[in-house]
Amino acid sequence: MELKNQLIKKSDYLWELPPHVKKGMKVPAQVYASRKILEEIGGDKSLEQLTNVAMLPGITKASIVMPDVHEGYGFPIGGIAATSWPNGGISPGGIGYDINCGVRLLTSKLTKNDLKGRGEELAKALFSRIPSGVGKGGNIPLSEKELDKVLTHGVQWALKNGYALEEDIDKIESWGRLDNADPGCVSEYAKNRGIDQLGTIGSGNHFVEVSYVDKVFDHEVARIFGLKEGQLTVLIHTGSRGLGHQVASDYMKVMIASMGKYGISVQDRELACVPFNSPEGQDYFRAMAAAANYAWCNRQVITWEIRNAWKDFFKGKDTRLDVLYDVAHNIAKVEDHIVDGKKKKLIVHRKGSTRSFGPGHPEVTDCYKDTGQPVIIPGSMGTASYVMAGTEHAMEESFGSTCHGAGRRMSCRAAQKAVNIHELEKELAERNIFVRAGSRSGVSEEAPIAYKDIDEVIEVVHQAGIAKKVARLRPLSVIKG
DNA sequence: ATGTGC
Repeated sequence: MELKNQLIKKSDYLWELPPHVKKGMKVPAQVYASRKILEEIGGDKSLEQLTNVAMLPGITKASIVMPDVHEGYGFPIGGIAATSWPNGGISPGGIGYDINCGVRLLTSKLTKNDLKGRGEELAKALFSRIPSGVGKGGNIPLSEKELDKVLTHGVQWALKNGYALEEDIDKIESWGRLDNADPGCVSEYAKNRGIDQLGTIGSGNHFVEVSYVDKVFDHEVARIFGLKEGQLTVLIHTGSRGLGHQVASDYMKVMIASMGKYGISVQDRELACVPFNSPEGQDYFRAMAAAANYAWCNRQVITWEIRNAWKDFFKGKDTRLDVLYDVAHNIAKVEDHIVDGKKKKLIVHRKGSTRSFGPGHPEVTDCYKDTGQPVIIPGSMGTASYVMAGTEHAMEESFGSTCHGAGRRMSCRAAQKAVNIHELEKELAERNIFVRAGSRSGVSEEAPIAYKDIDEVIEVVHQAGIAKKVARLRPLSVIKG
């Protein structure tokens, strides 16, 4: 029987495959979805991948996917796998190729009216300042020694070198720095790919988008987040570029070659893992942390580029841009969670899943201690994005995690075939959305029809209580690779 | 995602 037909309803928004549906599953496989979202799930390998993850060494409580789930390398994208510390598995496939891919939202002092009729001009101005595209280098020349400092110190490096404001640091997940990072675990090849890419967007679904607050759902939380209807905001979506990609590739090979000696066999080579506390596991974790630090620095340098462009573009106005928050959605972290009533240290893999820590959590910065952390969910190109807040319920149910975006429903190839680029551009322009991109084929791959309905995805996680809606953003000017 | 893969 097809896996999808064996899903058991736990609630209106949570479904489960019990461990007996497939030999080798150690824990249940859970899917956060509405009936509508469920209709679009399972046309790819994502459910099979979800059950494979439930077989991982040390997997705890459940293998979980969010409503934005789709097929990925080994592990589904939109998933969480928590393994027991210190000897549960760590797997590069559970984090993904783009280590610390994530989003940052900047809030402005300006409104939609300040931009009136100049959306296209702003897209051009930002496009000329922020390098984008596959393999594209940037404007920040680094020596090998400086790159090692970026990898070790993360956003602290940016602060020291004039790319960050002191107050930015507090508004970044993990304060923009994982302290177990070790550049010595990152290959020379990976460093070469990253040495000239700091401050660049890349391609694929990465973008910089000027948007405005279209609707506030929770006025009290929005006030603390500094969000008001009509306000202009800037959303940055990018990761660790070629450097993180190479770290992932390097260690996937290491894991495949060495898992046998730890007696680990997996359903699919793409799930290759080793014990977290093995030498290979520790080397990967240190290299992953270094790549994560690079990604936070990358979003920080892009913030600096945007602040400069903003000052020039809106001359004579209040051009201040504050960081609301910066979240990682492809990362593994060692965290404490309550499992079966007991506190447990876990290795939490989030692959296309956003941390959603609730009020009062020690890892949430003081200014958000009453609201829970800001959770920023980008929609597909031309559709809404959401600001949400983390919840206590997420801590209890989903290892403090929620969704990360709309989630693909069409492959890039299928989207290329289905989308007429001229019509798409016309449609967006009619809605006053201006896209400036280096590659037209890249734009068709990111067309809204290639993605699920973001409003439905958000409704699922809101109703399930693993993040709550604060505000909705609508795009105006989009910069892509 | 990616100095893209069919």
